[in-house]
Amino acid sequence: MPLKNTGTEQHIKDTAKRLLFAEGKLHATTQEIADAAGVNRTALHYYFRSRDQLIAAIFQEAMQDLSQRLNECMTADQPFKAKTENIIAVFLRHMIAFPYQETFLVTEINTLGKKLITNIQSGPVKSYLEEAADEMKKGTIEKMHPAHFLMNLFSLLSYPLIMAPLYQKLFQVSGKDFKELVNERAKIIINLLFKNQ
Amino acid sequence: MPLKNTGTEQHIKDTAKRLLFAEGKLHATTQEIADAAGVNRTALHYYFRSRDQLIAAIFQEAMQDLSQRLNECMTADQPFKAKTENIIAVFLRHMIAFPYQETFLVTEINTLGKKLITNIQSGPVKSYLEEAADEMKKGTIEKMHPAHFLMNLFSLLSYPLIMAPLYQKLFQVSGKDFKELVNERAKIIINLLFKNQ
DNA sequence: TTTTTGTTAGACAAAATTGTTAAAATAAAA
DNA sequence: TTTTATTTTAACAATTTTGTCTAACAAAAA
Repeated sequence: MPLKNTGTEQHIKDTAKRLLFAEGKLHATTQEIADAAGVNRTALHYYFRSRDQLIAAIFQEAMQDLSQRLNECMTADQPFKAKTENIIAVFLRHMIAFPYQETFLVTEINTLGKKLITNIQSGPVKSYLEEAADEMKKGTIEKMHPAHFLMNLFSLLSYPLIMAPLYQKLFQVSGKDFKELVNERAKIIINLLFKNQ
Repeated sequence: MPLKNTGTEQHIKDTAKRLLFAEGKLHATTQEIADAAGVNRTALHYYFRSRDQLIAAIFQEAMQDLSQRLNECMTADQPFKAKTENIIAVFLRHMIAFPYQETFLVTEINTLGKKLITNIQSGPVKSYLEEAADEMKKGTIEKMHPAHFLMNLFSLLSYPLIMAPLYQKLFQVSGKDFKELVNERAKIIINLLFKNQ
């Protein structure tokens, strides 16, 4: 029973991730995914049995990746501000590569989502929130419910990238100029969240 | 040629809006919409000819509504901070009622979106951005590219509501508690965006 | 009342999409 | 080289969803 493992299975998953999470084709059909991967549509069923299971597989994989990296950041042995800068860098990089992943999560939350959300670890988040509360006492960040601090952070990180096409129109800037704006975000966000002493 | 106008057409549109933009059933079928509206599916085709045209109609109507209200806020004869507080109030109210509308825009941007985005008025936004630039000179808000200011504003407003189901899980709070958090947002956002002198 | 116009309903057709089956191709192991 | 298990393909079937057609129904106008 030697599995040949030609890499087709992973290739299909990677292609599906690109289509769905990077290019935003959230309703891509099995045919479209197969075509993009350069395989016969039946291969999708051979490896994943059904479209739903393929989707579930790539989503789980992507969430695993992301939440693991974030958890590493959050539990790292670092001062709070440096830690936050690191989270920003990691998350921004992810959002630039896969801007539609969160949107997918939200739109599919009623079907796939509910199950997958349940196994999100809230431990690392909790300890990060406690550190934030400490900082508020120290006065390095504004006093508020720690949940607000985290919502602010993720909002400022995610939303501009989710809405990129809209904002490019609204601000009448080119894709290149918008990229520059995005590159400035890390600094802007830190300045906004932390009191400059 | 007296149109009976039993209100069915608007009723179908309102139901579709509720399903898609409020409840987040972004792939609702014509059958589901018809059922929810309590009409025969044929009525949808009678009034709108096709599913696509129904969707286009409700989306255009919703965007018109929102952008008109925002434009009114942005061009109102008010000091900048009061104006911004007003934008926050209007936009928050809208996001609470129709949290999925923006998500829909993003996911459908490749099909319907592109056409509809083109007729977004950038005039009022431009003048609001100029006012923001003035405030930066005055020093009431942090100096940055004005686009960042607007992105910050909309990010802080929209994202927590888009991600509501996720955050409730992450913070382990009840729906009621989360509502309270949302009610605090307006104040939090103003505090974050404006330097407290 | 009859006619006209507008609205609703049921049955049917077409299209798009997913899923299944069986056979051919491929590559490693015996 | 033959065997064996795995991978890929083509043809077909089932399902879901959308769209059309025709007839029934309701209400205002002639």
